[in-house]
Amino acid sequence: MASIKDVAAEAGVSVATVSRVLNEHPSVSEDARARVLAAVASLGYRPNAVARSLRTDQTRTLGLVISDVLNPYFTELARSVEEEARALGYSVIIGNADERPELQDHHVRTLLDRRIDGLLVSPTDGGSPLMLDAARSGTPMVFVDRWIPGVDVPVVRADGRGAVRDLVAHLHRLGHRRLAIIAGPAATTTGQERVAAFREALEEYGLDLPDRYIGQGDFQADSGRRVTERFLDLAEPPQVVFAADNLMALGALDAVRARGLRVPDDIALAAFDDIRWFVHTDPPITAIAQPTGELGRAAVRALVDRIEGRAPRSVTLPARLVVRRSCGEDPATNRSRS
Amino acid sequence: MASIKDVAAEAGVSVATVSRVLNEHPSVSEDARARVLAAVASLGYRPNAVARSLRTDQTRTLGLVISDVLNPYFTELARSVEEEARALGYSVIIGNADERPELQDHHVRTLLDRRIDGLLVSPTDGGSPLMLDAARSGTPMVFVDRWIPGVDVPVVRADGRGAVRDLVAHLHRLGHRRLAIIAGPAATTTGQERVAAFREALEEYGLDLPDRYIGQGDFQADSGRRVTERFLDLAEPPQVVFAADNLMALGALDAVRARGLRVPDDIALAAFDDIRWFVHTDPPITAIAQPTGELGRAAVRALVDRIEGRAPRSVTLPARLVVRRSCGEDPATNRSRS
DNA sequence: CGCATCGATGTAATCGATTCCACAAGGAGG
DNA sequence: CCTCCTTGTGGAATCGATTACATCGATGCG
Repeated sequence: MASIKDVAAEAGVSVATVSRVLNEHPSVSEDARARVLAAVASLGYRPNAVARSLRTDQTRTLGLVISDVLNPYFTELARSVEEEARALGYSVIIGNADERPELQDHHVRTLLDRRIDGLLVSPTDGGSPLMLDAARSGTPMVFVDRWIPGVDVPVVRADGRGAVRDLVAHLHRLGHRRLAIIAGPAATTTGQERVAAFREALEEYGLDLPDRYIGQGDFQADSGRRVTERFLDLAEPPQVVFAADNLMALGALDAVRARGLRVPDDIALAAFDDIRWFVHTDPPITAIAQPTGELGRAAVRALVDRIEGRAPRSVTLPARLVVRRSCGEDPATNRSRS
Repeated sequence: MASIKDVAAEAGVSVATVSRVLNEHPSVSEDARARVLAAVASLGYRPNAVARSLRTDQTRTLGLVISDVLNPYFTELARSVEEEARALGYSVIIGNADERPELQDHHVRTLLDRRIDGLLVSPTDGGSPLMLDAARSGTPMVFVDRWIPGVDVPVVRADGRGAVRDLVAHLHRLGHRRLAIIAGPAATTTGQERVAAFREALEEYGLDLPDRYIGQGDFQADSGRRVTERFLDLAEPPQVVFAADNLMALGALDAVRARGLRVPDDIALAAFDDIRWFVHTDPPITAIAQPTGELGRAAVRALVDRIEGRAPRSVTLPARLVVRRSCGEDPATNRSRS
């Protein structure tokens, strides 16, 4: 592959001049510029990004470490992150942690070794020493969706409390009183917050969230299935199951169906995170929709602000309730677009 | 960030010795090795991958350019690619082309500039000059899922012909005679092949595939919606719509539902590519499942073979039909697991 | 005993870019 | 006409690693 030296030789100038042309440095004669450009074209020369990065100490690359690419929420997040990053002149390397702390560490380490300019993380756990180090050692970093308390890093996330309150109001209006939740991992902020928001909202309606109605899930479909089975085995099963993410809702649906029960007649179902397929499931699933694309874009902007020396700010955007039929018919609210 | 020089100074040896320790070169004394390791630990030193890549001319990175990350099929493919690559000691950078040739070129160029060791592509179109160049200029390359005819690059893909034949047999048995297809872009091999396989299978049953029953889609949900609307507007609408990918099936479902019609009573629906949600749609959708994970792994193995100087081979794996209820009840076959 | 070999180490070249510095030529101003 | 500044250019240092080559002491063998 042609290097800058080859171009310089071909154009009859020094490598310094070639570099100047390529970087649009003002003091290059028209003549030299033309000859360099011709040489570049004839050799099909492309600058070696590796060499450039070594010299300039910047890779124009962002790292994104997410918990689970297969989760449509994160897929969409990743896509919007890449889009915004590209618009700002950065590339993105995605690391999929699969909800496994050690895999997350692997990716953080690899990305750091590659000297990415900044790191976007949706942490799987409460914070490995590695990530804490990275945050402190000055690698520009922004948390997205989930975060680690006590670490001084901007956070871009959605606030679901309002939407959860709307959901509980909706459920209460439909006459449901025994509400259960399939929680996410306690090590994640989203895992905790959604339970807290749910409990808070229930209290407003004088409802209780007993331990037997809290199932411990891990944001994967299988755990949703297992937890739902346990709910159904209870002497007094809940009337509603609220899954803290879309994959666990899928598992819950599997479990209900395997028992030959029907949603919402036998048990109602709602989910955190909306996906396009929820419109077409049987029945369509009521869900809390996050402004995913906006989150991804805001996260990139915050990170790039940090990288380029501006002050980044944390961002919190509201989620909203999308009512469908999985909790029962509710003439008062179901005019919400599905 | 500490460099190899700092480590050398701290350990009281030369950089060469540090490098030898790090690369497990045999002739290093126990004493020196211990001192270097201690220095590495105390400084928290990590080798700079950028510098290493420049010197060794290998990045241990693979590029993966896919047509649409939001399509669950490609998401799963990407995941399995990353997994296998990691097992073999490579990282993966994913580029999402969004079915847009110019975006695809952008990613190919960026990846080439970064001097990735090899490229995995699922081409959006018939082959831009850039990609043709890349293939010829010796960048190790493997096509996955889709390919470009006439380019001498190994291909890893699924063969859907058998499964399509099974599907048509199933449909025929159910009494359907007017079958339509929502095709993918003609510029993609999968776009063409699926139509060809469908037509071939129809012929075996003495059925015709008239032009009005071929709708041109682009593998996106919207196009599935538009094409289905046109089908429904025909004087004699088809009895079955076969969508060449899962997103267009989603669009088709939207369109059918918007008209107040029901699947499969008013019109049957089947899709190429199976996804987990198809089990829970209303009704569950009959689909052709590709061995996605196996494809991703095989593609990586072929590419790494090529990179490491072994002879890569093309791989074709069979897809299989998964019968559900979206085409009607068929006691003879619906014992297929859903 | 002398020479070859081997193991351990350091010096320096190298990868492909960017960029500081020196320098030459030419124009402006005194 | 002499200085001073500007513009255009090339030489060489530099980024952080790897690695060929040189060196040096110790060991082995005839």
